[in-house]
Amino acid sequence: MARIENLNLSQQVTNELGKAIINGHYTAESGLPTEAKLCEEYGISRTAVREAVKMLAAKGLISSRPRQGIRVEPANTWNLYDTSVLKWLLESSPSLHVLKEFLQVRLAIEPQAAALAARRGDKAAIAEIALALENMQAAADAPDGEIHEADLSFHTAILFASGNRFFFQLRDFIRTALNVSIQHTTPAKGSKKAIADEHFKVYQAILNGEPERAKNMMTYMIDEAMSFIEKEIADKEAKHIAK
Amino acid sequence: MARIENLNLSQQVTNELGKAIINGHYTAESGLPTEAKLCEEYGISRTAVREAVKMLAAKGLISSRPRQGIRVEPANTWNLYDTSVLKWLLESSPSLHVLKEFLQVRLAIEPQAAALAARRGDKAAIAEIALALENMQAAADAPDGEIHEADLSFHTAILFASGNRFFFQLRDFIRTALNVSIQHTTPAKGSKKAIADEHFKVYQAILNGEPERAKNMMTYMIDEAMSFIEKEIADKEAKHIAK
DNA sequence: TTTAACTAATTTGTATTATAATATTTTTAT
DNA sequence: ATAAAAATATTATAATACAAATTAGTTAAA
Repeated sequence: MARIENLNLSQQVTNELGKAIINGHYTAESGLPTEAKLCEEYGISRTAVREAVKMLAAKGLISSRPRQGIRVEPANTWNLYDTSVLKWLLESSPSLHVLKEFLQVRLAIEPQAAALAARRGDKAAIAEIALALENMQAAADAPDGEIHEADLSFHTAILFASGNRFFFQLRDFIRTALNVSIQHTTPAKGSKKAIADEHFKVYQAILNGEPERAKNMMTYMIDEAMSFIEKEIADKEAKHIAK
Repeated sequence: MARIENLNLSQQVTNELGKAIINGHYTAESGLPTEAKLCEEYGISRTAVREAVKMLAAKGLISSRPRQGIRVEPANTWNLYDTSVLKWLLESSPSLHVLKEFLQVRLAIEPQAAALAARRGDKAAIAEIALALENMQAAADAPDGEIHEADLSFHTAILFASGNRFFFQLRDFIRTALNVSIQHTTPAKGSKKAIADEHFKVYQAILNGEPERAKNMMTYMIDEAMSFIEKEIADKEAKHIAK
């Protein structure tokens, strides 16, 4: 079992089992081994196993009942907005298709969040956006500046500025989406400046209290990433057929 | 402790503690009592307490470390898209403001989902939408027909038809939002027909493969509910000031 | 006096064992 | 053959013990 830093036993087992469920090692048909067998398998006590089972149940992955054992719940009850579940999902499945789903969600959430931020006009929150933007611009100007972290902060700051808890809650989701995005887009050297400029336009619209404009600019930005990914998917399929 | 049907001990305790955390009985400053005290308080074994703690930790509400005890995590790490957490949140806080946040999320998600459903054009999934719509229309025609359940099914079917797992995952969220909505909108007798008609237009757009139109119609529908709620909030505040 | 090392106390983490509750399977009786 | 009863397997709950980690306090050394 991969020993992860600072995780106690039950958390480690939760990780292992979570991954195994999501990558299909355990299915709704097969179910999980009994607690007793899991104890043997991992060489740990029943206490630890049970706590792991409870955590996975809390995330919607499994349920357990006396005499029936531990069953895997159908995938559509898994809590995909749970950070761990999302991580396991990305580790196990080819990420290009998942990434497209991510972008669809971002395309729904982020433009609305930007519009709300513009309409709300919370000074402090907007200042946070400005701060992230400055870091982006600094990274764009520097020859080997790293724009990635600032980019993440920018998007997170907008979710926060929307004043809607449910939007802000998606920050990890969007952070993950952006991270996966990066892996598929190795941008040209010069493009950093262009990215920062686009982000600036979103910021400007929010600062000026122009909801529609903020929304449209954000939509444009994410849609660019989307068309990039769709092209990549098309390429891959073409290659696959060619084989 | 309120005895709920079919919930085992640790699940019941999870419920009690979850509510107590979200309604502010336990705060980030105060933290939770020690495991030992919780055992006493509820008159149960440490096993049950620990399993409850693990479940709450899995939902992002708490964390526990040796010697430090059980601490309440800041509210912005709570997994609001977890059905239980959402339920506790609604039970504890005045729902009008939360409802507005719900509608903002719906306004983000559902129009996009409708557009995707129209673009995707999955026959079987669209048939499900049609089925829900028929039930709505039947309820609208009957003098005391109950349109509520069919309404829920309609929206859920569209999320499913989007083909995006992350949208479909929000079905419980949207179901909850609609339920709260209903409590605040006691619609006139005649309006059932109007509601069914509006839903029909969304369906038609999806069936005809018109993403933009589906999106706009869905936006219109939710926006109506939003303006209703905003008016209600304004009324309430006016009354509050008048006092 | 200050600082370092050690000691003690508290609380969660893990293990073990035992019994209860629940649901399935097998056996038995009619 | 069917219904009832018993045996069985598995999770649910409980109780106890010790380990590990962290904090606070205390002592010893510089």
